[in-house]
Parts: sequence; structure tokens; C-alpha cells
Amino acid sequence: MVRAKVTVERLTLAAAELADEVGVENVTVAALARQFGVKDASLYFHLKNAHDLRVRIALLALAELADRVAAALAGRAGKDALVAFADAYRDYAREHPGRYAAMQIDLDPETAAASAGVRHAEMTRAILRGYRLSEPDQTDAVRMMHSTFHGFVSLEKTGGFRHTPRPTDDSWSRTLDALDAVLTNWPSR
Amino acid sequence: MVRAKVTVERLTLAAAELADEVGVENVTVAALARQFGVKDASLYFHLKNAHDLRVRIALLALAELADRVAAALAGRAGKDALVAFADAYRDYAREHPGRYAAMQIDLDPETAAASAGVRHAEMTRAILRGYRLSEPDQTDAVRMMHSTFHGFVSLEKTGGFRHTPRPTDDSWSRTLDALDAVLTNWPSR
DNA sequence: GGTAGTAGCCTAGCTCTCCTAGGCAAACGA
DNA sequence: TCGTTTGCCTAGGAGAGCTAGGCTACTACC
Repeated sequence: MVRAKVTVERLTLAAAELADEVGVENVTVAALARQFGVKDASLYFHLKNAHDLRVRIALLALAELADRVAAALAGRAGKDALVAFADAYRDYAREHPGRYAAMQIDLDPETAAASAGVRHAEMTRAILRGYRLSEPDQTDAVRMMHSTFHGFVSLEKTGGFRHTPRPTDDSWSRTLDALDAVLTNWPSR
Repeated sequence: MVRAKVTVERLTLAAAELADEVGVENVTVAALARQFGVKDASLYFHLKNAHDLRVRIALLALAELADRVAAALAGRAGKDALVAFADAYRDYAREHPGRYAAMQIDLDPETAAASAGVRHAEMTRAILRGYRLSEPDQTDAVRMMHSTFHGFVSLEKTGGFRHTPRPTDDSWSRTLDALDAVLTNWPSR
């Protein structure tokens, strides 16, 4: 009998794929065990508990997304960089709805600090270098950017835009135009 | 023996309060039954299933929020109206985190169309009358506004802003300033 | 005011998930 | 070769979701 070579990494990856297919809330230890041809109890050798599994999906997703954004950002500046960041973010969320949803569970502070989430913050700030904003405007702008991206993607997914026929792609690019405009001309107090 | 007078309305309200205390994901038919001093199986006379319960919480929340926003909007226009809307939205989300989370579950199209969600859309459009935007800019602006509000509130709740010391209240009001600025001067193609 | 119907609860019982405890066997290092 | 560790197993309990079917109390109607 050949051992199945179950590792935390393989479990996490399989769980992430499962999440994209059936949603994070349906990612269950039992289902994962079935996929690996193993009893559910056996997985508790690798995982602390079910919540631990979801956290691992979240961390995987944060790292993957950070990689994508970094790649998209390479060699760009100003509005180019803004759009590249935004598109990479939205594309990832649409390709991996389960992973994206997992990213929204709140991590405890230490875990969050050690996650790839900090890379996002750094990269967002990097974009703003093209817009010459100083603190605390920069922090406010980062928060607004992130809010806009996350809010749009989130509402698009849950169908919040369905009642109007206009293609969401169009609204998305116009929203980015608006964001670029307001960053270029950030209102002073 | 006095009958407990369990009705769908009372169940939904109790469930909503439970959601605010322990989170929607922990709102269980069994827990609700315990609160009413009744066996869990009995509640299936009033509810279709557990998902039905959560949907009812969502619809309640949408209606409550629409009422609040409507009240906040009365007699205001322009930026005043924008800020009043936004604050009402954010305050509701912070006072009722469970209800707010329930609002994010995706309703099937018919349910959504019959919900108070449409009132939100109408009121958002009403705000934009102060900014003189014509279609399709208006739709794009509505979507951007909603995205910003939802994104900010959502990230604030899950701790997405925790890594920077700046008070979120300040970022919030500056974000609204920025939103007002970009609505006033919506970039033309 | 008796009686039929229905509303509203019950018990019993199934399935599924999460998780713990304790056991056994394969792989590996000394 | 012989422990030791690693990685799976079985057994089993708690709690959630849900169905089927039964009992009781209130309601309405003749």
C-alpha cells in the first residue's frame, strides 16, 4: 500500500481549489479527506481544526494575489500602474472566488502581520508615488483605493450590480478613471 | 400551558440579534429554538430551512438600512446628502455587524428584486441629482459610490486598516471629500 | 355547544460534520 | 537490526440540519 503523501501544502491547495468550486463555507475537512482517499480524522494530524484550514486558504490566496499584483506592476507607473493593480486584483477575484472569499475572514493580528497582506499595502503605497501625496493623505488614499477595489469586486460577485443592464466592465474602467482623477487632484482641506 | 407565540417575524428578529452577537455563520436553527424554549424541529414549521433563516435576516437588514438612509437623507442635497447617506450606511454596519454580514449573501434575482435593495439604488440615484450626471455616467458613479462605502466598511470590520495607526474616522471623512470632488468633476472620456 | 379542521408543538431518528483518544504499521535513522 | 517517529486507522461522542409522523389545543362552523 502506497502512502498518499498528504502534506499541509497539498491539503491547502486542494482546499483552495475546492473553495473555488463550491465556496469556502462548503470546504469541509470530511470532503477534503474523501478527495485524498483518507479518513477525516487522519487530517487532524496535519491540521489544527477546520478554521485552521480556512486560514491557510486565506494565506495562500493573499500570497498568490500579491505575486500577481507584483508581476502586473513591474515597469509601470502612474495611471498605468493603478489600472494594472486594479485589473490584477479583480481578475484574481473572479478566477478564484472561493480563495477571494477566504481572504475576507479576519486573521488574528500576528497572522495578518506575517501574511502577504503587508505586501499589498506596500505595493499600494508604491503606486501612490506617482501621485505625489504626503501623509496623512497617502494613507487615506490607500484606504480609499483598497475600498473601491474590494467593494466593486465584492458587489459584482454577489450580484449587487445586476439590476442595471450596463456592463460592469465599463463601470469598472470608468471607476478607475475617476479614481485616477481624484488621486491626481486630491482635495485639500 | 401558554403557547410561546412563535412567528416568522419574531424568529427573524431574534435571529438578527443573535447574528449581531455571535455572527451570521453561528446563527443556527437549534440555538434559535433554545432561545424560544422550543425544540429545533418545531421551527421547521415556520422556516423552510437554515438558509431561509439567513435570507430573512438579510431582507430585514436591507429594509432597516433603507429606512435609516431615507431618514438621514430627508431635506438634504449635494454633499450634505452624500455624507448623510454614507454615515447612515457605516453606522448601521457597525451597530449591526451580523445583520450587515447577512446582507452580503447573494439572494436569488427575484428575491433581490422584491427586497429593499432597490430602494437603496433609488436613493443613491437621488443623491446624484445634485451632481448633474447623465447616463451612463450616473450608473458608473452609483456603482463607484456603493463600492467605496461597502469596501470601506467591510475592510474596516475585518481589520484591513489595522496596520496603519491613522484613525479610520479621519480616512472616512477624507474619502467622502474625495468622492464628492470626483462626483462634482466627473472625468469625461 | 359539540365537532371537525388546522395550527403548533412534540418525539424519534437519520445523516453529516467536527474533533478526541488510542492503536497499529510503515518508513527511517542510528 | 531495532527503536522511534510518522501517518494513517477505528471507535465514538457532540451538535447541527432535516424528515416523518403523532398529539394537543385553539378556531370556526353548523
